[in-house]
Order: sequence, then C-alpha cells, then structure tokens
Amino acid sequence: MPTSTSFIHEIYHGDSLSYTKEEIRFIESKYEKVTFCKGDIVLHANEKVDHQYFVSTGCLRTYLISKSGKEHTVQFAIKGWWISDYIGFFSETNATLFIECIEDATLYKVSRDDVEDIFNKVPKTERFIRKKLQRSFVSFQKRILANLSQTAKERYINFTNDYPNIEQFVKNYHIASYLGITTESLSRIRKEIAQERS
Amino acid sequence: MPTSTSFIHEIYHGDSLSYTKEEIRFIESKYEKVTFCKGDIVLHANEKVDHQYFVSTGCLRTYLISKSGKEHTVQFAIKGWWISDYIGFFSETNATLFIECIEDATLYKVSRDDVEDIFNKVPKTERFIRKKLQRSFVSFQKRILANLSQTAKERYINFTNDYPNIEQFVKNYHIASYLGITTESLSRIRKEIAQERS
DNA sequence: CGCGACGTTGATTTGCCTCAACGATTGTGG
DNA sequence: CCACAATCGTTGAGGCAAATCAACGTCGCG
Repeated sequence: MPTSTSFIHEIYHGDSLSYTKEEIRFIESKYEKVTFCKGDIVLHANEKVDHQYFVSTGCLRTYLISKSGKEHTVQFAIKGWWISDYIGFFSETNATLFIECIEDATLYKVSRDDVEDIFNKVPKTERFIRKKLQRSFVSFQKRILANLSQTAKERYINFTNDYPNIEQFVKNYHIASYLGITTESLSRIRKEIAQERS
Repeated sequence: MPTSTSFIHEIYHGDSLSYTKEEIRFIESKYEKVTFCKGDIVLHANEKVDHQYFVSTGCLRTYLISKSGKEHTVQFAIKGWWISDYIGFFSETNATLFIECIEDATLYKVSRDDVEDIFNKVPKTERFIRKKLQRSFVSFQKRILANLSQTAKERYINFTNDYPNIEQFVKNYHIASYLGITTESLSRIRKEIAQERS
C-alpha cells in the first residue's frame, strides 16, 4: 500500500470528491487514533462531550441510565459508523449518555472544534458530512416510527433483519434495552419466534 | 419596509452571514409561497416527496397510518419550523407519512433539487442548514430517549412544558398520537394531573 | 472446581388498550 | 334561533402485553 492511502480514506469513504495530499495531511492531523477494550467506558454521563468517534474496528453503544436505574440503549456502532453523545456534542452540553465499548475497538476521534476547522479549511467536506447527517436523520426517524407503531416482536424481527452485523456482537440484554423492553420479555419473544419456526 | 427585506430573511433568520441582493434574488426564485387551509392534506403517503416546507404562519403535522389503521404523529411544525416527510425527502423514496395542515397556514416550499442548487450557488447556506439539521437531530434523539425511558404521564408533562406554543394549536388526540398513547389514556392522565393540583 | 454473567421460566401485577356509552361544544341548515 | 349532527373529550368495564419479582439452568473462565 502506498503511504498516500491514509485512514482518512476510510473515514471519508464514499465521498466522491478527491482530496489533495495537503488536504489529507491537514485532516489527518485533526484525528487521533485510540483503542478501547471490551467493557471500557469511553464517555461518562455528565462529562463534557468534546469528541465524536469513527469506528474502524470493534463495536460500541451509547446508553442512558434513567432515574429508575435502568439502561436504555440509544445507538450501536460498528465499522464505518460514527458514535458520540450527539445531544451533548451538537448542543455543547454535558453528556446524558454513556459510551461503552462492547467489543475491543479501534477508533478515530475528532473534536467539535477540529471538525469546524476542517470545514473551514476544506469546505467540500461539509457536503459529505451533511449527507451523512441526513442519512442518520432518516434512520432515527424510522426508529421513532417503529417505536410508535410496532409491537416489541415486530421491532425485534426488524432489528435482526436490519442489523445482522450488529446482532453478532451484542448481548440480548443490549438488544432488549435498545428495543425498550426487558430481557425477560425479549427471551419470551425469542421463544415464541423459535416455536413458530417448527 | 424596504423591498430588500425579503421572506428569505425569515427563512434564514439567525444566519450570521449576510447575503448580497443577487444571492437573495437567486434564493428567492427557488422558493414558492403556498397557502393551505385547516384540514388540507399537503402530502399523501405513497406520493413522491420532492419538497420541504418552511412554516411562516399556521400549524402542520406529519403522521403515519399503521397497518392497524392508527395514526402516529411524527412531528408538529409552527412558525419558523421546517416540515416534510424527511425519510422520503432525504432518501428519495415515496412518502410513508401524510402532511396535514391543522391550522390555516402560509408556507414556503422548496424542492430537493433547488436546495442543492442553492448550496452550489451560495455555498455559505450549507453551513446554516447543517446546523439546523444538527438541532433537529438533537430533538429527535431526545424524543427517542423519552419514548424509551419515560412513562406516558412524564412524556405528556414534558411535551406541554417544551412546546406550549404547539399545545395551543393542536387537539388532544394529536398529542396522544404523538406521545404514542390513545386519547382515552391521555384523558385519564390529564384527569390525574388535574387532581394532583388540588 | 466454583463463581459470576447471561439467559430462561413461572407467577403475579400493572399500565395502557379496547370497546362501549355518554357529555360537552361547535357549526349548520331549516 | 333553535334542532340536529358532528366532533371532541371523558368515563367505565374488561382484557392483554409487557413489567416485576423470584428462582433456576447454563456456559465460560479465573
């Protein structure tokens, strides 16, 4: 591999624009490679949220701990996805979520300020990021619709269909907390589905 | 008012950038003013979604009709908000939602293609729109968290606190379908809250 | 091995839904 | 100006999906 193939190509993969070596060097200087182990907490609730993370390998999730002490998973992220507490990151408030590493991970982190610097120095990145934002927007809209209009069983089936690559990494109690049900209920749903297949 | 004060200033209100007269004329040419009456359906499910709408006056909502025939409200929009079926608008698929006018409204509509044209001709608008997107993103994230972690009663109380300006326009059955409960349940919740205040 | 993490199963409770009937309010035509 | 219907919200009775609480397998690992 030539040295010109930078991790930046992985992050900006799918961007139709091409970047000069200088632009790549600049962008590269703003990202920091970090690694985490299964079980590590990348960000704690109430901390300042200054970074977002691009996932190169591994798996992470964000979750809320509600007043009653229960966990509610907001997002999973695997290879090629971004993750952060986006409420905190975008509105510059302290975190409400935890970011947890659930499978040994290699990430590229970038701060909010550096994202802005990149937009200013290499404006064409802004379009790419806007389109990414739009796609995320679409999937969150779909999630809201699913929560409003589907039963727990339907949501589980759709989850396994939509994210087979995530299912293999995560525990059932992660999925339950993503679907908004208890582990016991998910267990019964899984049993029901297994029986239907016989 | 000088003629240089265009409706564009209303739409791009809060944008710190200033625009030349020519830029404003160009952007203006891409927007079309439209009016709707209470009860009008601005967009039907299964239609192509080519436009988004900026609300100048009035009130609208988007909703899904699920297989079981029930309505689920995704979004309300009043003065200063944008509305569309953003799943369809961003992913260029047919609408899954209806857009309904629930209070006589004046809107400025703009097509997906014209939005792109504006970005190309007046690139500085892209940043403003991206920031708007980020703010929407935050509120949808909060909605997902609320649905996952709060009771119907908590969600109702938070809704009335967060959107007092919307509450005055909409019927209780609109709110119920936004919160993901039935009108009967909302009625009982309201009764309970009223009793607590005595 | 023995312990802890994870998943399952059963019994019971509960929050919300469903179905049905009944006010209250508003708008409309005779 | 009243009669009437339509729309919207409320109330009650009964049912159901999922939560809660508790106990018990099972697997992997120090």
